[in-house]
Amino acid sequence: MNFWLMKSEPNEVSIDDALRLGAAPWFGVRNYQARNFMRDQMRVGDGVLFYHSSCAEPGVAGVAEVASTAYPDATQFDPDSHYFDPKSTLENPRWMLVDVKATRKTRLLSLAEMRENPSLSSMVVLQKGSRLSITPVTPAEWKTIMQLLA
DNA sequence: GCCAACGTTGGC
DNA sequence: GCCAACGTTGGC
Repeated sequence: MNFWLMKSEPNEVSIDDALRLGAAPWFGVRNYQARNFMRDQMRVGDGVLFYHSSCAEPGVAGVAEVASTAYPDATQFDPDSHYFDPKSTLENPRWMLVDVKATRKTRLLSLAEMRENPSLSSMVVLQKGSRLSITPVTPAEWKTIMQLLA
């Protein structure tokens, strides 16, 4: 079992939206490293920190889990979608995703609080210049965060 | 809105 | 394959 942090803009899909949706495709990832994490490393049942980004209070807002293995992101084929990719074909899709199921909303563990905690200082998402929307979380980091959110 | 940092594109 | 130019992310 692996652990992940996945960023979502709350004005697109917030933790409340995700809880209402249930298991839903994590569409719109257009970065190869993030795609590869979903395609190659995610397994059903992996733990996910649901992170709110590009908003007034960035931070972990809830907990979720990976709910499917990877399959093509339908939005890449839709000319009307913001995520349309003209270079992608049905036979050879570029972008894959997994379903993610939010399991609970937590208090907001802010980015600032995460930065203040020495035991989280090695988190990939906190590294200088890190912009990846999906990053791995170690079991120790996961445990620390679960305790902070308990 | 600013801007640092990183990723992608495309000419050569 | 190099790398300049451009685009995007995302915190502040």
